[in-house]
Amino acid sequence: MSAATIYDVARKARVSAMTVSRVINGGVNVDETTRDRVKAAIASLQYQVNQAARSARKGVLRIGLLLGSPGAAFMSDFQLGAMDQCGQEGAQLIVEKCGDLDSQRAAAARLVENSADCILVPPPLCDLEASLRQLEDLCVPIVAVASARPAAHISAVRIDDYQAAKTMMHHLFAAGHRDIAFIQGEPGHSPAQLRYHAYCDAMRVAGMRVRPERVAEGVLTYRSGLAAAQALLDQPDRPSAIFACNDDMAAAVIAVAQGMGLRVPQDLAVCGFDDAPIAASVWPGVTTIHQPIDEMARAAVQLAIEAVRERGRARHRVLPYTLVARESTAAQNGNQSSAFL
Amino acid sequence: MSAATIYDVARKARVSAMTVSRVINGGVNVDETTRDRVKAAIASLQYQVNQAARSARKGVLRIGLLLGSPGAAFMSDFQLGAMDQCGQEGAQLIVEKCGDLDSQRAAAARLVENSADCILVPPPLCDLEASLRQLEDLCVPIVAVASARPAAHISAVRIDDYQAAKTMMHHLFAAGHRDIAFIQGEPGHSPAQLRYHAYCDAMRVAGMRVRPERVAEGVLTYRSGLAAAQALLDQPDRPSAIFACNDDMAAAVIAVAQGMGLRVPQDLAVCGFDDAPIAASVWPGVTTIHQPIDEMARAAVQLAIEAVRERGRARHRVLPYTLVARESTAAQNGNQSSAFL
DNA sequence: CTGAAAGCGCTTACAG
DNA sequence: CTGAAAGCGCTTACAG
Repeated sequence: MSAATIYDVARKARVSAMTVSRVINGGVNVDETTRDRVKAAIASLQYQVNQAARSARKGVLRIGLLLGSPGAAFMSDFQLGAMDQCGQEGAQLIVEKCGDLDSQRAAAARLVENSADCILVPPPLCDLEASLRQLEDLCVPIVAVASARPAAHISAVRIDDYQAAKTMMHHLFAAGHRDIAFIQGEPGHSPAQLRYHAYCDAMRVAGMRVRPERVAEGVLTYRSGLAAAQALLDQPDRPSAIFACNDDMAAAVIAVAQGMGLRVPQDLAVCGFDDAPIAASVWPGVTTIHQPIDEMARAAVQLAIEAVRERGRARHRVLPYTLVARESTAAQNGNQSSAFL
Repeated sequence: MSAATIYDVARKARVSAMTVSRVINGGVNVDETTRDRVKAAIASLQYQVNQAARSARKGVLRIGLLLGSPGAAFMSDFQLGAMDQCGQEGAQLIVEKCGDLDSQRAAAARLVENSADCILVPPPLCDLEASLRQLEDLCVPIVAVASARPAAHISAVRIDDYQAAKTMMHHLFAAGHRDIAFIQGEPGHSPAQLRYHAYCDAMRVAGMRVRPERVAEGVLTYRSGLAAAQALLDQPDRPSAIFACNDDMAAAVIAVAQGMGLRVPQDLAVCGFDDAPIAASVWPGVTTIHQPIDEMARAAVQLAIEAVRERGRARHRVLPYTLVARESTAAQNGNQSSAFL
């Protein structure tokens, strides 16, 4: 038994295929009674539009994805979500990888040559002034992904990094920590900056001073996390918790701490950000902030489609994050979570 | 300027659209001269088939993907490659996740209900007798992915785990190691078994005995790697190298070694298998065997399409692996690689 | 070996 | 508000 077509629905609802098509595509200019009849027919026949046929007629919308740092798990998941959403919307995702600004210019040009109607720009590119300016010259709408402070005239999807970092601080406070150190992310990385500000503000609001020796530099890599952890833990009085700007660095902190004979979380609590694969692989698992990458990807595709339809009208979407509590910050007394109930 | 169609090519080559279509689809029953003319026209016009139009006429082949352990990086990459290949072949990938045997039965049923014409079965499912038997009852062809010993009547794509593990052993030998320990993978995992056999065989061929206390158990998780490393390194005479059955466990070995004050690779060389993200994140980076996941995914899709066309004719593909040498096994004297030249 | 005709399932003008 | 006709770009029979 093959799938129902628009004609099957039309017959059942006693209308023309045209009317069914109208209902499917927003249902404007259709009598309410008629629309209901059509909807009922669609439901009873389990009708689903044949995207291939639709695309054959309408042509496909092509959405470009400019990948600045391929290989990262973030990007795999993002691509996956974007592809799937494109499939559902009858759009096509075309992906180009690139490195420096020159290769980026070339990649973006290839995207436009391949008739991309819009370009998705994830980090780190969407945080680089020069990259963005270059892309704007292309005259296709762009959607910035996970940039903490997107320009108003560019569509963007992100989480609230500031609030998320505050949530993490409250999690640490609730577990009894007061002396909390912080490992910074890359200087140009806007979400990392916001996370740092949230750390500072949370400390102050809680009545504590941000001691300079409690803030270490890092560049989001495991290796830089190793160095930062060493600097932080070599001091005679150690912090009771370390908040690293991402999970790679948090994992490094755990390794260093264990190397020094410290137990995590009993002697030192550790937390990260992003919910990268390494956070779940390592033992103890890293408490972190989960970015809803799949949904961010889907939202980005939707914003892209809107941007094309509405000729570049920019829109911003802020998606909810979640705190994932793992073993690296488990409360010593086992009732930490009650603080949130 | 919109894209060239089959008619543009036909006009340029002075043939009918039908003939162009024949050339595109394999070119059988076409005069050689004619074919060349068509091919030239295709090239000069940069013609590419419009998959949407093609699918509208032919209908889409639907390939199911049964995900037994979602979240793993292996699976993201696999899915990505499979999706992309499906896009190129005008097929559609439908993904279902599942856990135990019951939920797997339900997921597979959903796949068939959604008219999957074939099902891709990655690990761990393709290593489970019960899972496979259940899937065979569905009467759709299946393709096993990364199973080390696939049944002859099932299509399969994999690497040669045995040879790959031997290559790793030769790498360690070349770096001067003789006392090499091994951390096993999950008992039911066929690739892990083969890796272990390769380890044993390589040791014997090199004239060494496999000492039982040099073989530790593990279940492919970081945590089990921690325990195995402890068991291996707590002995009075330590091995000079540890070969872990996968990268998660190798990363754990490094953490334990560093915690004991051992330098990697100077005091202890470590290697893993799979080239998982953690292998590149951690410091020192883990020397490992890279599985060509992207190509395995594409090959699996192609095998699936063949299986559907040829009514279940099974075919096996073995893809090449590569050894990725990172810091965790760097030779002390710096000229280890010369052994391979 | 080659082509004219019809059709895949949908949407785009164009009427009414 | 609704529909008849034509067409998206390709492929499937059917002829020759």
